[in-house]
Amino acid sequence: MNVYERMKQALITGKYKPGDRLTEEALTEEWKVSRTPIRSALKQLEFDGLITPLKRGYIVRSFSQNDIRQIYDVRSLLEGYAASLSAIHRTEQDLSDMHKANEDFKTIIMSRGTNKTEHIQDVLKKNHKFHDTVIRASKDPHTEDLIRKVVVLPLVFHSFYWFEQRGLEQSFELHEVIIRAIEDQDSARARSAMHEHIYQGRDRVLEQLKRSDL
Amino acid sequence: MNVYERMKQALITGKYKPGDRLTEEALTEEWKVSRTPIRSALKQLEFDGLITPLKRGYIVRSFSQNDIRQIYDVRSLLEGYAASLSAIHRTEQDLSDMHKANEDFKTIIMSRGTNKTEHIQDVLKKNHKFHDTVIRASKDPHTEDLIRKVVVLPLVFHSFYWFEQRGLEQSFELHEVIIRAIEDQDSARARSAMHEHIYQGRDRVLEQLKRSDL
DNA sequence: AAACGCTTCATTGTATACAAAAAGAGATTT
DNA sequence: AAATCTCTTTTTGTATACAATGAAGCGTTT
Repeated sequence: MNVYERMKQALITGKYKPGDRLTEEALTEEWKVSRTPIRSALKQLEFDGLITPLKRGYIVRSFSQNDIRQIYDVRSLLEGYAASLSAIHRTEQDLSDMHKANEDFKTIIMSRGTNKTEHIQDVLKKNHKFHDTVIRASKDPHTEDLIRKVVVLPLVFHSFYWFEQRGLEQSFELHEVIIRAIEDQDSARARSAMHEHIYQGRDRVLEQLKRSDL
Repeated sequence: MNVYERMKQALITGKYKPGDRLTEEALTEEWKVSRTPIRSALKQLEFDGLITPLKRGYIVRSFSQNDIRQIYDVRSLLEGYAASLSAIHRTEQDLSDMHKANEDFKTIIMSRGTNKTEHIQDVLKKNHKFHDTVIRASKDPHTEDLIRKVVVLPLVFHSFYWFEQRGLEQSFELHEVIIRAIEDQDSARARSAMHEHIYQGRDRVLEQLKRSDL
């Protein structure tokens, strides 16, 4: 893993907290590389929207409740759109990839993993993999690119909510609905099911957030 | 203007053509700066999607007809969405900004400028300004950010079509429709008018392209 | 003559020194 | 006491040297 990947991980896992100042020299010491790769990583993280540039240096970005809403809302728009395209352009290969991805997802959520945080990471990865296959099937690399950008952000604040078993099982069910719609080339249904799925995720995050703020 | 801005301009105006190889050292000579700012600019242009990274170095990105379609289609989705949000969140200030921006647009397209390419640049700038005020009124910085990313690309291939007076006047008219819908807080109408407007732009570009390919 | 490995060359990755610019502290003026 | 100005310190911007790596050409082997 290069410096950028490692720093991203540090941001996602919360090692760096919102508002923390990031100076090149301090990072140089921390990651034991020179300022050149640090600068490169910082610029990339800025594009990802994970850090906020100041006149001098960066701070870790913080997200308001409103931010989270807006991010999930555009994401819903874009992924719904991608799903509707997939319903048109999907190949047999795409369909079997989706089925497999969602079976893997089911396997993970049904297993009570040994380590808690590790288990969450696995669930996250499998879920991501499913969404990826759906998006890939759209055959629209530009939309794919935009979604990738908007998907990194939620990672920062939802490492926790994945825990409620009920929500995970609902996710599995909606994944199935999405696949079926894409299989039937019912693009309107694929879109609305994807919208619904992402809004459910949004609401779970917002609810968690409201609870932890009290 | 910094190196990034200047290189972007060179890409947009066609000084660098699709497929051209871009090596750091050659650019160093051309722009009379060291490799450090060149590297920084290249990375940024990669994020913009204006250049394609190879295993070693970059080439200027080329766009197929299909690419252009897809890019305009997501752009339509996103800007339509932004317009619908603006219909909800717009302030009086936003409205007067839109009116002014479109008046400026009218003034430019009605004046037969002295220099042709200069005139096109002005038209482009005023049009961009109008879209900007609409997007700004949505009060959704994340959507704004995504749109910015998808809007740079068309610039590369549409420096030419703006010439037909008829199309420009149609644009002015649709801008007016969009403003009215936002004024009336009719978000569905704002969205569809924006969709329509961008699809018209898309079709003009595609038509031009088909003609010039023959 | 084709395939493989070796050598050389071109190009990017990294480290670091120096220049420029912004931020902060302290003194001076009003 | 508030404001401004300057000097010092901190931090980023730029240039450049060196290291690493991938690409291309060449010769040797089969």
